[in-house]
This record gives sequence, C-alpha cells and structure tokens, in this order.
Amino acid sequence: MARRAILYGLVGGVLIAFLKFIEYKHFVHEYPTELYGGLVAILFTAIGIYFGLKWTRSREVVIVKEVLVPAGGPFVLNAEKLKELGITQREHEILGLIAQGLSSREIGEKLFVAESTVKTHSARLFDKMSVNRRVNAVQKAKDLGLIP
Amino acid sequence: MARRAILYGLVGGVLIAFLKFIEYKHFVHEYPTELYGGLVAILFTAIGIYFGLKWTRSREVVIVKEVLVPAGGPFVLNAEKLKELGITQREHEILGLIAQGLSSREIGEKLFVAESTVKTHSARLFDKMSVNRRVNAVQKAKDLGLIP
DNA sequence: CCCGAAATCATACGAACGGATGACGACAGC
DNA sequence: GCTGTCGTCATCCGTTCGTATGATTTCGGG
Repeated sequence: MARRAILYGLVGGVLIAFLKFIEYKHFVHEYPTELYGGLVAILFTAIGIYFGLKWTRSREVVIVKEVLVPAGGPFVLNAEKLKELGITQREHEILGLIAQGLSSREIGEKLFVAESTVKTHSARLFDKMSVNRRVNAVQKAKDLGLIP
Repeated sequence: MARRAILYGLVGGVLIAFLKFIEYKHFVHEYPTELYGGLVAILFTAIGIYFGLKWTRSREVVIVKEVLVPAGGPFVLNAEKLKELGITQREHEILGLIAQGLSSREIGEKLFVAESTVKTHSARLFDKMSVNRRVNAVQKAKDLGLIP
C-alpha cells in the first residue's frame, strides 16, 4: 500500500497548500469561517469520492449462486419440455446446430435447405422458448435438458 | 439518480450540522483556522471515500445473477488456459456476460462503459480464442473451463 | 523517463441476425 | 372436402455483430 500512503501524502500536501493560500491572501479576515469549512469539505468530499472509486474500480466480484443439480449422466433429452413448448423435430434439430455455433447459412447448407427456412425455424423456436437471441436459446436449452 | 441527490443532501446536512457545532462551541476562537480546515478535510475525505465505496459496491452487486449450474464441481477456473491465451481480466469478464446472452449494449450498461469498448474487448477476445462468433466463444470457453 | 500493456472510446462498413408477413405444398385427421 | 400442422421459401426492415482502424489515458517495468 505504498501507493495509498503516497496519495494520502498528496492529499495532505494539497491541504497544506490550500490553507497556506488562504492565510496568504488573508481571506480569513473577510469571510466567515463556515465558508472555508464548506469549501474544504466539498473539495475533500470530491477527493474522497474520486479515490474511493479509483481504488475499487477494477475490483471483480464473482458470486456464483448454485441452484440446481439436475443430473450427471451422459445426457437424457427432456421430451416433456419439448412437447410442452411445442418444439418440432426440425426446430430441435436446428437448435442443436445453433448451439454448435453455426450461422443460419451454414445450417441451411448442412440441411440442404434455404437460409430463409432456417431463419423461419429459428424465429419460431425463439418465440416458443421466449428468447430473442441465439446465445439465450442455447443457454436455456441446456438448462432445460433440450440439448447436451 | 434520486439516491444520489438524497446522499448529497445528507452530506450537506452533515456539513451544516458540523459547522453549527463549531460555532456553538466557539472553538474557532481557541485554535488556529488550519486545524479546523484539516479536521473538516479529513472528515469529508472519509465521507467521500465511504460513499464512493458504497456506490461502487452497490453497482457491482447489481451484476450478480442467478445461474443454473448443471452438475459437477462448483467450477474451478482454468487460469493456465487464460494466461496461455493472453486473455485479460476485462476480456474474461465480458466473456462471462456474453455467455449469459447479453448484447454488447447491455454489457456496456452493466459495466458502465461504451458499447464500442465492449465490442473492442470482444473482438480481441474472439481473436485470442480463434473464433468468430459469440456462440462459438461461449462453447469453447465452457470446454476449456474458462467459464462455468 | 520512455515503452508497452491494458482499458477506454469512436467511427465506419459489410455481414449476420431477429421480427413480421405472406405464400405454397404435403400430409394427417375429422 | 376442409382444417390444422409442418416444412419450405421469400422479402423487407431495423438491429446487432464482427472487423478494422485509430486515438487517448493510465499504469507498471525497465
């Protein structure tokens, strides 16, 4: 914490300089003490906020909240969820390919269908899964046991 | 931020109370002005640091999100891989948020940086991980033990 | 004190994505 | 026959992503 000490030193230096400035100018005889107290207070509140934020700025807090431990097996497909959400085979197939990081075009080439078809499927899939992005769909599908 | 305004109000209130206290006790006639200036400075530096830390803390707490953990251990980060790939803390942080399905804009709002910054980070991240899509990055990161 | 790493921000552009809509054919079931 | 579901394809439009490029600031090490 050498840096901390140095910064405190700087703060002290600024304080002294500030007070000397006041004394030098003889302002103290012209305005009430409260004014200077207020100025100093505001100044050092700002300084405190600045350094407080600065010191803790890059702190990374990792809080992992574990909720469920479904299974440890190789993977069993959750057919009930599939039916419950009304996801068809084709949509499920495309969901798996999306999870592999393929683009719509690549999926279309792999399944020998047009890109627009894939987009239609994925759009309906997202609607049924109540998501609006690929990564969300993959995340949710894994949690629900729809894909490995 | 209404909370911010309220806190500023509190600071102002404390300041006024403190000055009234000085006036009431007539300490001002017994000790040099510098002493009071120093006391005020120290006090409000502390107040500033306190609120700076408080705000920072609350901001980072908001980041916390409940995550469904499938199975296995609580998750141990593969620090070697991280270093091997040259992934920085910030990039790793953004990788985690990408895995949660957040858009670049949402990540920026959560980390209080511009969207362009997030895009720069993710671009360098994809380069280091040798991928070219978000879903690929998430997939690979999970396999490598970079994220839960 | 200079240098490199890291983080920040900006701008621009093409590609990909998401949403909305419409259409057509196949096929099953009533 | 009519209807509903499913798969297919297309077009449009706005948003997001990925990439490239350049700039500034901060910080630590040589």
